[in-house]
Amino acid sequence: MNIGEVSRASGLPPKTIRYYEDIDLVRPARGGNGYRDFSAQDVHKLTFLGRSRSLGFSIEDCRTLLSLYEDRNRASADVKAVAADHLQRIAKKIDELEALKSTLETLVTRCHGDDRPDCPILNDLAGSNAG
Amino acid sequence: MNIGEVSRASGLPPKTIRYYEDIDLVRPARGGNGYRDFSAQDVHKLTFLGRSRSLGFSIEDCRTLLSLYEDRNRASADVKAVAADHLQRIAKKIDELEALKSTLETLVTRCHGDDRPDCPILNDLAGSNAG
DNA sequence: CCTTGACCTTCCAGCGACTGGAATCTCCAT
DNA sequence: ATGGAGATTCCAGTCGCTGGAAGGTCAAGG
Repeated sequence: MNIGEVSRASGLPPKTIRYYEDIDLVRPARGGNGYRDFSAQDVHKLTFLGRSRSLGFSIEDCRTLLSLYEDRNRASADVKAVAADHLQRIAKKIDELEALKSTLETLVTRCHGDDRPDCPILNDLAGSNAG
Repeated sequence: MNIGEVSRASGLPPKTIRYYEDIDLVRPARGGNGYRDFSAQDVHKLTFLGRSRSLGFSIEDCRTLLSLYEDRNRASADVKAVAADHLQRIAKKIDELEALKSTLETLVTRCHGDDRPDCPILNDLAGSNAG
């Protein structure tokens, strides 16, 4: 199976697939013409990676998850640990973004948004505490 | 004023300050010894940049905000537009992360997290739609 | 047989916003 | 003179791709 076909099957761009080979996430065979020759299992792995990435897991997390996936003696606790960690990081990120959002909302609301120069947003950025 | 002092005054690492000079956000003078010699205004700019970055504005946004800040004929509407745009992007990001979070929460909750291999998280990643 | 065009290959560079490290220079106090 | 702090420059790396150049391969049509 050529890379284009695999791309359509997995939803990943060819460039990404080559990159994944580069960093040893997949190891497709090679045909006599030098073309990559993907097995059904390779495609399955790539689909797994695509789904993992779409859930925001880092490449290193994906590597771990993939090796757990392929390990028939894995403990589900190990998988859960990776996912729970990731979840916690996401939750933290959300909190940070909510804080930003709230600050920005206040500033945007306070700004007249007209043709005059006076602006509470700039005042805040400039460190003026008058607000 | 040397870079170390400016760093302490602005809260930005020296490396970051040099980087900001590199991309023309600040243009400190130079002393006879080749050292950067920051004016009070430079420090003020850097503090402005630090605050802007801490609110999540991109460097290009910061560049725009800084030039608006320095433009006495600015329209506050222009500032507001930049901030509102940024706010919208943050809100969108939060939505995306909330979606991830919710999916991950479901998966993590469903996983036993014991020493057995059976794992709903891996099942999901592998594309199995079975529960 | 030749051409066209789609597809494949490799390699190098760039994104954003720094950050680390090496090699070197300057300043100040002892 | 020496030591140490702090300054300089430049290069490389982070993360996960993505774009582009230069070239090889394959199948179809004239």
